[in-house]
Amino acid sequence: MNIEKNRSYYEGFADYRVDKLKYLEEAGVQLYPEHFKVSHTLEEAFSLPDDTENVSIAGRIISIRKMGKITFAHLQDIQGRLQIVLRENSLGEGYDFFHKTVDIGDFLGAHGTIFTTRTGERSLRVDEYVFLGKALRELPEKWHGLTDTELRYRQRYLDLVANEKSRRVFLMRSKMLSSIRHFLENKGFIEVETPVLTNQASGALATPFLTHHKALDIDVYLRIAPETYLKRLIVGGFNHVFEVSRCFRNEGVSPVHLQDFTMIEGYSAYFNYQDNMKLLRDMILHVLKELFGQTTVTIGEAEIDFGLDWPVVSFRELILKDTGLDIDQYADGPALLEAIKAKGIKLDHDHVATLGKGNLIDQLYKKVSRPHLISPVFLINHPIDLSPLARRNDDNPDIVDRFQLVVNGAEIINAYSELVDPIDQRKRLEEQSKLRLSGDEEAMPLDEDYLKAMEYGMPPISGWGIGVDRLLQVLLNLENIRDGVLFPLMRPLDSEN
RNA sequence: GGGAUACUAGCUCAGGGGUAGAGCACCCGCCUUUUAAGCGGGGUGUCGAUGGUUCGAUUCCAUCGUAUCCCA
Repeated sequence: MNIEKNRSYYEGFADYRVDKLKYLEEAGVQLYPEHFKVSHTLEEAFSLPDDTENVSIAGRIISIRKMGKITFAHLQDIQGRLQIVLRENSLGEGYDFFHKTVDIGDFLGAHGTIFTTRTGERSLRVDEYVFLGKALRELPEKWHGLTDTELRYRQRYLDLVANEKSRRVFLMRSKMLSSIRHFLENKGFIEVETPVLTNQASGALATPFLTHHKALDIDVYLRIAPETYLKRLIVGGFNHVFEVSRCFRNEGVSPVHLQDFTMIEGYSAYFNYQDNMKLLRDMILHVLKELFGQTTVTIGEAEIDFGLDWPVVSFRELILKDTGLDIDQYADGPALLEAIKAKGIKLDHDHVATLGKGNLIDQLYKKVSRPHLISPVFLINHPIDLSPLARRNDDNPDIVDRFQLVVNGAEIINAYSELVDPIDQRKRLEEQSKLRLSGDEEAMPLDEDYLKAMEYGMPPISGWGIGVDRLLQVLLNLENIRDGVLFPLMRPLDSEN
């Protein structure tokens, strides 16, 4: 590629950068080299003792300070940053060439010796450098960084280059996933992958995305949860199984909701939900220690110590405390709704009159109780019609053996003892089917394939799901859940069509 | 779905009915241990889009677009 002859391709880019690229080309420099041998990462090099020789590092140049015959620059990558120092008397013509060809944003490889400057910054004294790639566009400004929310989401790579906080968040996210995986593997869990494209959107109460499979000429759903597949695997002989599963729910947008999110679900044969309360508490504490080295986290204004006991409260107790209403005193939805209205409580739902008692209780809880639950609380004894896949409580047929972990008004974990009786399961799914027919898009379809698996026999099972994005948001105090998602879905811009 | 707010240089932001402003970045000069390096000099642009009002609109009005927040 001759840059001058193809100048029109370079229109719209910073002229001075194209000029420098041309200068490099004319000097016979490989503009897009295919390899550079690195001896240390930037982070590693930063910790080397002074006078360590033959150090080769590479990174993106994020600042250049020329002071006559000496120049300071910083190389950066996702994990580290190191200052390099170039001097005319050691680089000779290479010193001037650097300034004629290199811009902030370019990639550079450098070889030299580690030392500490007079002002105390660990640096690399460069005796040789290699050009590794040109930035035709200018990077965001060095001091304020990239603050425009839209640009930070659309061009996350720039956000990562410009904002230390963003680098920290996404490294934390990876570390969180890794620590969860390690924890589970140490407990004997086996990681699996189950289908994203499915015939039935099963395993949760949610509206699915619908798409079309051309070759089979059938409509398929994107999964809303991996639950029924993971339980099929228990049928197949897995005792402890988990999946890091991307799920999709075609619902509203908000600072705490994603349509495309990551959930980890795990299932254990022979466990009940109380076993999982213990397991998941241990897991959360493990993650906190790995991420922060402590169990105390700042949430909003408050310092929350997850190491303290997590209270266990039932729906009934919680709602009684917050409203004075005893949900057990009302036979059905209409009776409860009457009482809610009498209390002057307005629910955030378009069609409250159509809701059954269970959903009504859920709406009531979300309105009056959930927002006040800041430090970790195990919420138990959910109404049965909210939990079509959960095991019925042995003492009270209206509730299930289930818990949720609520932190800062967000449900972080949802878990229950699983319903393993195929006959009861069929009845409960038939109830859901009726709701679907009456227009409830979130109700679960009758999943014959799953029922068939159950009919081959299931042991006692307890399973759980944890929202990775939500957990990250809570632990890192992120205002918008998208701040923890690398490339959140955005409407396309006209220029992209 | 409704409301509020924002959209001005590559980035971060000011401004305002009469030919557009700063800092960073960029170019030139000085400077061999700087830290948002400094000092002197220099040019940044479809003011989100389209209409309307006006002698004149980037500014006022309307519609649209994108985003964020709040509400549903």
